Amino acid sequence: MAKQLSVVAHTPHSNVLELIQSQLGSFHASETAIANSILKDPTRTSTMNITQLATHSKTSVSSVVRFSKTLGFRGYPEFKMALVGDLSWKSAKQFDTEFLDGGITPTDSLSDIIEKVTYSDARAIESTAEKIDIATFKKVIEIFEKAKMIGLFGLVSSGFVAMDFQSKLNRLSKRAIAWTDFHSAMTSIAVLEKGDVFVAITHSGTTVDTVDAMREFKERGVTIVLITNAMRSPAVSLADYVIHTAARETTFRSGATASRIAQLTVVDCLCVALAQRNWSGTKSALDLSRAAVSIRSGKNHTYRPRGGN
Amino acid sequence: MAKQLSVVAHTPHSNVLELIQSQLGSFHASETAIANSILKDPTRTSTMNITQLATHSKTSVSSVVRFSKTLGFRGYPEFKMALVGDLSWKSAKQFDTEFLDGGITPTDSLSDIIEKVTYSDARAIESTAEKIDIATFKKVIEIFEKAKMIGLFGLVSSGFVAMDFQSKLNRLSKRAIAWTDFHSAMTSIAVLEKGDVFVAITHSGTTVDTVDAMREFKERGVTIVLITNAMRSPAVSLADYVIHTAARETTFRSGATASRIAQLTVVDCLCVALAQRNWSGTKSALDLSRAAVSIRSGKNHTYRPRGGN
DNA sequence: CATTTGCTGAAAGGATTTTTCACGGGGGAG
DNA sequence: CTCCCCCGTGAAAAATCCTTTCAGCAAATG
Repeated sequence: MAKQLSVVAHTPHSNVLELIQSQLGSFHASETAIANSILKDPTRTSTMNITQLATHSKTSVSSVVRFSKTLGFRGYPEFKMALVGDLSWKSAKQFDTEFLDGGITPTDSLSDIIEKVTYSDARAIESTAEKIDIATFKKVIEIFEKAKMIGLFGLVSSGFVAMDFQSKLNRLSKRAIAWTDFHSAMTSIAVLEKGDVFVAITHSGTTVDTVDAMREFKERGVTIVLITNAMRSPAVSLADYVIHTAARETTFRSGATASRIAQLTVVDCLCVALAQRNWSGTKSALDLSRAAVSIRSGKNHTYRPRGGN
Repeated sequence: MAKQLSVVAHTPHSNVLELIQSQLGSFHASETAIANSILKDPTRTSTMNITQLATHSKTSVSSVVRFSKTLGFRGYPEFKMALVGDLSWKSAKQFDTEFLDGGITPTDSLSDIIEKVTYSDARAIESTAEKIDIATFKKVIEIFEKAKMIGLFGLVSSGFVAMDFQSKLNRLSKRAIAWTDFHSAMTSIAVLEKGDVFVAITHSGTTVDTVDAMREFKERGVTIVLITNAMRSPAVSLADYVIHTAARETTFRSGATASRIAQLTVVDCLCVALAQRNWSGTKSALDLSRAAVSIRSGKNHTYRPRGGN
């Protein structure tokens, strides 16, 4: 059979359902029955095999084959493919925002929860990306490059972000230190001097310890960069440069979940941008740190998968 | 097999190509061959039957079946349907894969970088969500509920995730402890006993210390839950329950950035699901911990924004 | 070097789809 | 009014396609 290219390939979204609708008048009895079965629940149909569809429409297998051919497909599988493609195309267009914006309720199923949480996480990332001011971002990169040392500060959730930030900066062979409480920051306040950077990370921008730390470093002439969600806050007034995140926390998410993910995204962007700045230097630094990890991994870093499930 | 509706029904546009990409590292020889065949010309693949694909990739029919199953589908037809749906969805969205899949280049502008990084982060989240097996997820929740104590383990990046996880679980008044190196875990190995849970977090699933820790706790009769990106790895073989993430690391992202975000998403989902389980109890626990934070915040937790930039 | 482990593809086995064919109802010609 | 032809229909056979099993073999392990 030399004639390979299927209808699917020719017409990516041929809107099968509409095609069926338009042909409804010219169908025979059994064809109409099949058509109705499909139109009634297209999604369900797309998961049925030919026998099931025949039974469901109270017709026969052969009729389904004929039906598929009548519509211009080479057979049932091809029709089904077209239907699947069609449906997924449609579902991509109409996103069910209402459902997802409502927050978690006691009756939500596990898949509802997963869908809602991930949607809001993904959303936080995208909104943050849109919100980043390129000019500020660029300035921050430049300041980072010039700084001999970078201090990072955050509490709890934001503290993990700070630590993550530190490990990434170190990987780029950039000197950085993360503090996750006020007193340790004060203890080593002397590591930052004029020309260095202090990065404060806080969702609300009102956390007392963070604001206090910012003030202390500012007095020493250290440049203050802030990663925060609030447009206005004590922290914002103190900072020299502010990068805003855009995360909305809902009922069950007061653990600053989405905000933390948005913060991490900012960190990612900053690090990648920094890395790009001195491409060649970075490459080798990355290789170095990766090599170090390999050595430590020792015995079986040459592992190759061998099956099982 | 009473096992519910197919993958296709659950996830209308499960980015199959992305999924394959993310697993490229953990594939066997024949699987890699098949993957390359598909990635090289997905559209063409979507019109092939299993025999053609086997021939085209110079492997065997059985390998293609295994490949499909490895990706989480019930068989080849299901994989093909997912692929078809995926492709038509992409063409509908005018997908610019080349731009985004190419990794960061020295000539990318800052906005390019931001777009690429956030795209891949957001994508990691979405792919992970689509990949989570509800049955396993549910089982894990139940085990968490029953456990008197939960141990969390991860190194570096994954360690931050473990710590974050701990703080969230504690917030839900669930006893949990995070370890970020092998020796501290061994020192307090006795805190977990039969009926408790040990959660290992590792992107590759091959990190020696993590695998060793899993083994030690497993010997004590502790239930092992694993959060990882690889479908197969020493860690996977050891674990009782595996929750897969779906993150692809590109050139400048070897700091396990996207994977860490995917892991955090899983953590979010688990915590929210746990919280929902005992709604009323959680509410008060959350209120409690929030109140505690407020008290500590002390002096100006009543601050109201007043302007500034 | 023996042993285990587990990937691989050929072939058997099972499922699904397509084709063939006989049945039977409806309409037109004799 | 009856016979015959046409054609829609579904059961069953045939073909195709997919899945499972099994033996061989290569790599890793002790």
